[in-house]
Amino acid sequence: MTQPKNRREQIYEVAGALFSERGYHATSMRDLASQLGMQGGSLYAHISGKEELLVELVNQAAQQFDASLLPLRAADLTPEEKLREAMRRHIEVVAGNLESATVFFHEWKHLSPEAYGKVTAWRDTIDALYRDLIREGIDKGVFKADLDIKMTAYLLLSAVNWTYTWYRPGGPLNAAQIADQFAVMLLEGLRR
Amino acid sequence: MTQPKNRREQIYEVAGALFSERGYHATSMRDLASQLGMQGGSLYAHISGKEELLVELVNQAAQQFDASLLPLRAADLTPEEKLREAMRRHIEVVAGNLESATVFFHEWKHLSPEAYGKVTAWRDTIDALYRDLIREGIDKGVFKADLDIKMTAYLLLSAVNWTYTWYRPGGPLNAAQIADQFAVMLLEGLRR
DNA sequence: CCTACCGATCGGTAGG
DNA sequence: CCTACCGATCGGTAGG
Repeated sequence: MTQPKNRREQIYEVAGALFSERGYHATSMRDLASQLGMQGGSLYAHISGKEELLVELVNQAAQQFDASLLPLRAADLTPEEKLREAMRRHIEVVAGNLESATVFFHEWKHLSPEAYGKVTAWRDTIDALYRDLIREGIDKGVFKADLDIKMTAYLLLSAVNWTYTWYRPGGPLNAAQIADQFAVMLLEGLRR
Repeated sequence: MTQPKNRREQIYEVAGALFSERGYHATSMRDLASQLGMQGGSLYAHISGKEELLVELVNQAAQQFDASLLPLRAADLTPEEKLREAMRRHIEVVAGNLESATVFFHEWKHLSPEAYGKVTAWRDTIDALYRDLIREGIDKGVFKADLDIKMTAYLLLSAVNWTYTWYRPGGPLNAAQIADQFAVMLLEGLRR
């Protein structure tokens, strides 16, 4: 027995699959409709337009990231634990929402100016979270004092964001295990 | 005096700018033509079609990566030097070909099956290069023996590939400096 | 949710 | 390289 799900959510779901696989502009409303077993024009009984789908998918992903990552600011953890936990949650959001996360990272440039601005603001917030986390570690004497905070944040964000390009469910490691491995390598280094 | 450049190269150049900024499907042949001061149909006196532009840009980028990275296999360097050198060259290709590199990473899924296959083969080659480099470092006792080679390669590739999303010319660090910082952090770790 | 349709725009071609 | 055009397809709407 599948959960009763309204048509609107089904549309978002299929849109996520198609946008993430083919891209926003390469997916037509008729492609979308046919996968839902309806005619192109019928979609507009449920949604206002194509852009709404993109906005919704991007917002979905952004909210997942926010809900998972932002509470970390107040968490009572050592800098190392906090770094590992941020990477865990970050990769878990990507892995658990692979389609909307892919749309988020890949298609956000096609948003209208308003929604586009919200995404850049989101990115700044997450950047700041990672930078603060690094700064805190330096201040507490746990991380190296000579780290370039901006570059260190880019390095961490590279690792967690890039996962959307290669992570696939069913692989040997789950999201938390991937994050833990990355965190160990980043904290301890590759050198023997 | 600008270099005499044939029209074909000019078209590729403008296509790189537009495809990297707006995306392949969101760029029309008329957009492209108007930026070159010509009519849409006139493009076809120089090129065979839109797909040719994408293929050419992607191949351009792939060849730059190959020419720069593949010779490293035979280089007589310590594992640490080789890792740093690979990251340097990798990021230098991205930074020095930002538009075609962006098209390469972002639009390759829209290639026809044949060109698509070549890109996945390329990716496997570069994956193998990084994995061999890591394996060599482990075998020589320079890198930690318990590294997960696949995950380590993903981590390195994340760092160098993700640069296309944030690197912009004129920033405080050039490509080699970015690579050096990344290499130091990755080799030594963030921990004090 | 369907049928039937709208104007706009797409990639590409013919003929010059 | 232009003018003029092709068929196809696009996102979206009207009326039921």
